[in-house]
Amino acid sequence: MQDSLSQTFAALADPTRRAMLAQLTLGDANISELAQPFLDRMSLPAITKHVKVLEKAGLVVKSRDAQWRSCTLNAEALRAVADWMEQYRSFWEARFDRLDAYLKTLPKKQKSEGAKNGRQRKAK
Amino acid sequence: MQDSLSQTFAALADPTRRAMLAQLTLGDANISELAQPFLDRMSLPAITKHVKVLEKAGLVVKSRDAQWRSCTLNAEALRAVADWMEQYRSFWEARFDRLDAYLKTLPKKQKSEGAKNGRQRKAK
DNA sequence: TGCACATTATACCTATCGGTTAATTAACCT
DNA sequence: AGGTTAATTAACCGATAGGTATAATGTGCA
Repeated sequence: MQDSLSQTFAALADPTRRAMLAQLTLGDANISELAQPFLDRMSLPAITKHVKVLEKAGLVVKSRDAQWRSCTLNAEALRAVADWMEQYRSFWEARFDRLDAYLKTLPKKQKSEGAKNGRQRKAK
Repeated sequence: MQDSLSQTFAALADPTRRAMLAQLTLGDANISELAQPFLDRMSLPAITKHVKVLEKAGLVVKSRDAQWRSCTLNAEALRAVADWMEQYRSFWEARFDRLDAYLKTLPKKQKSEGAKNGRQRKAK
């Protein structure tokens, strides 16, 4: 997996782990608490593994308190994802793809034909 | 993998595939063109597989033109990711992460009793 | 001292991932 | 028809992902 962006994406590519992150937005939680919604579906060691994946990706920080491990959301780790996403935002947010990125930086202006699309080829 | 958000995240969790998406922001490309930067590292069938992953995730649309398959970026598919990310933005964007998280949940402060971790940073 | 509880480690299983080589399909071009 | 090119399929491989059951670790407490 190597690079950390890939690691983060991989960590997010699982509904159980995303649900855990969602729960952590409501506050820290220890393993048992994090596990509770899933215990009808999977075992505790499975939970531990999921948490470890989140931890390695930097999305969660664990601290120990006696026999409990308190997990904290570290949303910082999502910034890299957000930054990566940003380069694509203009491609989905407006109809006039790349032009839109430019227009956003200016006061309202009118759009002249969106086909500014640098993208056709077929030049065979 | 089931859910499409997981599928999208999984598709993005590979540097080769992300590089392909990046190239597609510059314009459509067929398989050979997409493959070109990677052919010293991997074979053409490997490329085909990567493209197929992107296609199944909806990130790329393929159209055929004689023996060529023209690939187009479909950034629409990234919107679901962006929407998901949005719910975490406040957790990394503000300088006062923790405080922000706390403020957002202020209305439901009645759970402070039972839950040992209701939300507070644990005066350790 | 010793039990109960929270969590992790170990060992194992199956399925999927990312890659390979070799063969196949499909279209074009004389 | 035959050859070249673009892309895919098929069969295979080793590594990893996600899960299991069970054993081990570490801490608080009666």
